[in-house]
Amino acid sequence: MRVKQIADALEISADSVRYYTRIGFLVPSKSHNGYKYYRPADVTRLRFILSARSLGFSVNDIKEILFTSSQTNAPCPTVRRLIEQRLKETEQRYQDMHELRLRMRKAMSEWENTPDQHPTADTICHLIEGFTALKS
Amino acid sequence: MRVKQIADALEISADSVRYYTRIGFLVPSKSHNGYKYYRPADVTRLRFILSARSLGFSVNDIKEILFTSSQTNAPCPTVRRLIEQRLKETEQRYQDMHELRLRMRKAMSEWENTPDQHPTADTICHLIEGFTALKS
DNA sequence: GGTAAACCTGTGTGTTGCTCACAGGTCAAT
DNA sequence: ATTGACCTGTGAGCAACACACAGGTTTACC
Repeated sequence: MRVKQIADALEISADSVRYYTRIGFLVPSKSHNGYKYYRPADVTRLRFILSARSLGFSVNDIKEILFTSSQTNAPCPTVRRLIEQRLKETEQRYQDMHELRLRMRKAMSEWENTPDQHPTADTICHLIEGFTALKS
Repeated sequence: MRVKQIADALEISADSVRYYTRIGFLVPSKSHNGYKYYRPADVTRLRFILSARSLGFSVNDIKEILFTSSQTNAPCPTVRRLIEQRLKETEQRYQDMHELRLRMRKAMSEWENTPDQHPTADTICHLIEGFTALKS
């Protein structure tokens, strides 16, 4: 299969396939014209990569997992350790997003009926400057 | 003020100040030794930038706002338009994070008492491959 | 005055996970 | 042979900083 075919089969962009190839996750064979040809094993591997990504593993995580599994070791202990870390980070970012969302909503509703003003020497936009989120 | 002083005053890293300077948000004067010196107006400006960032505006948004305000126009209409867009995106990313978080938790609890296995020809890590998130 | 350590500086590069631009190659139909 | 549609690989670009590094500056002490 060529790059577009494998990309279409797994419903990702050809550029993504090229990216995973570039960083060594996929190792296609090269034909006479320089085109890269992917084999069924590459499809399996790519499917694994996408599953891992959708579970929140980073590309570096996957690199570690692939390396571990290539060493005749079961990568599962690695996977367990990594997902614990990633989950913690995700919880934190989720919380941060939650707070950002609240701040944005609050600002919008506060600005709803506030008139606009021209900037002065000390103020650029009173809507932003008047919002006290930073101080709290 | 030199870079570290202004950074400490606003509780950000000196590298961030350098970054904002590099992209033209701050325009310090240069002394004989090549050091950059910031004036009170820069503090005001930087404080504005940080407020905007904390409200979810991107650096590009801020660029647009600063440009608008430099044109004797009130940037507030721009600000209103931008925050509406950013809020929409934030809601979407919040939702995405929510779902990722659920998938991760589900995977963790499913894997809780699952034994590890050595990888075979068709499987790299059964924990990830067995997780059906992609199909749903 | 000298000097050594601590601190600070600007510039260049790295980061994540792709996406885009581009010049050119390939293939089917004419 | 040639047009046109489609495909290819490589290199660069993105956000928003953080980090590495070689060197300049200031301070403490003699």
